[in-house]
Amino acid sequence: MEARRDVFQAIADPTRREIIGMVAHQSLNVNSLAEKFDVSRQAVSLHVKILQECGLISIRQQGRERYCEARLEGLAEVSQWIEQYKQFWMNKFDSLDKYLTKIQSEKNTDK
Amino acid sequence: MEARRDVFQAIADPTRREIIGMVAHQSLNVNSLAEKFDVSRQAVSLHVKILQECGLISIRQQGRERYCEARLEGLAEVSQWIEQYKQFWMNKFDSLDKYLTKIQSEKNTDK
DNA sequence: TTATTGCGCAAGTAAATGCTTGCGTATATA
DNA sequence: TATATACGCAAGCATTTACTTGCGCAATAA
Repeated sequence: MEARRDVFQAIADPTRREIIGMVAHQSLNVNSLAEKFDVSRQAVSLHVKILQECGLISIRQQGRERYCEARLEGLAEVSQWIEQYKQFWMNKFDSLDKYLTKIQSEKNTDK
Repeated sequence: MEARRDVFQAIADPTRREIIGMVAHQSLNVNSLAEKFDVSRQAVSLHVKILQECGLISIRQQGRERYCEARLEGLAEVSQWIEQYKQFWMNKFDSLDKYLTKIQSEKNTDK
């Protein structure tokens, strides 16, 4: 777990995506973050470290607590990569909206 | 290499992102795809399989050849996920364009 | 001052990843 | 028909990943 870490790698893990989602709304310290998951505090702590290392969150130390703040600009690289292809499928097939609506409704059905 | 495979996972690997990029422009069979990489044909073949399994490319069998065609709509899920946060950082900090330009120029400098 | 709480640092483990080599099998070509 | 080509399957292997448990330490609360 020590190699080169990029943003794509970081968001590949569902737990980390969840962490991003939670922190995007409000800063949270590691422990309260960990409470929301089934895994150990250590596991979450490690995810936080990874997210921090690739610039998706930053840590604000406050006393003995460490607050995680979202650094969503870090997603720009992914956004950019997707964007170049978005043009493609938006032209080729109908509108993006239609697609999003479609996969959204599919998600709802199998839940 | 057998577990649940999602799109986020699929695009986490740089080789697979490259494959997507190549196939986006024109359909290619597995071997000509493999020639462009340093790894073995088998390795590429496996990447292709993974991409196919998560719907990012489709295979058109033509005789003994298998042509890979991009299915970029498969990226919609990622696009959607990014999109929700894009609003955030576009409001918080300046424009997205600025950011993209910035990371672009940074990329160019260290090349 | 003494608990208690928040959290990082290992060390250890099972599973997943990425890749390779060897082999088998259709589909073309000589 | 014999041979070459395009590929998939499967086994084996080194890393990486995601976690866990145990320990230690600094900041806060009793």
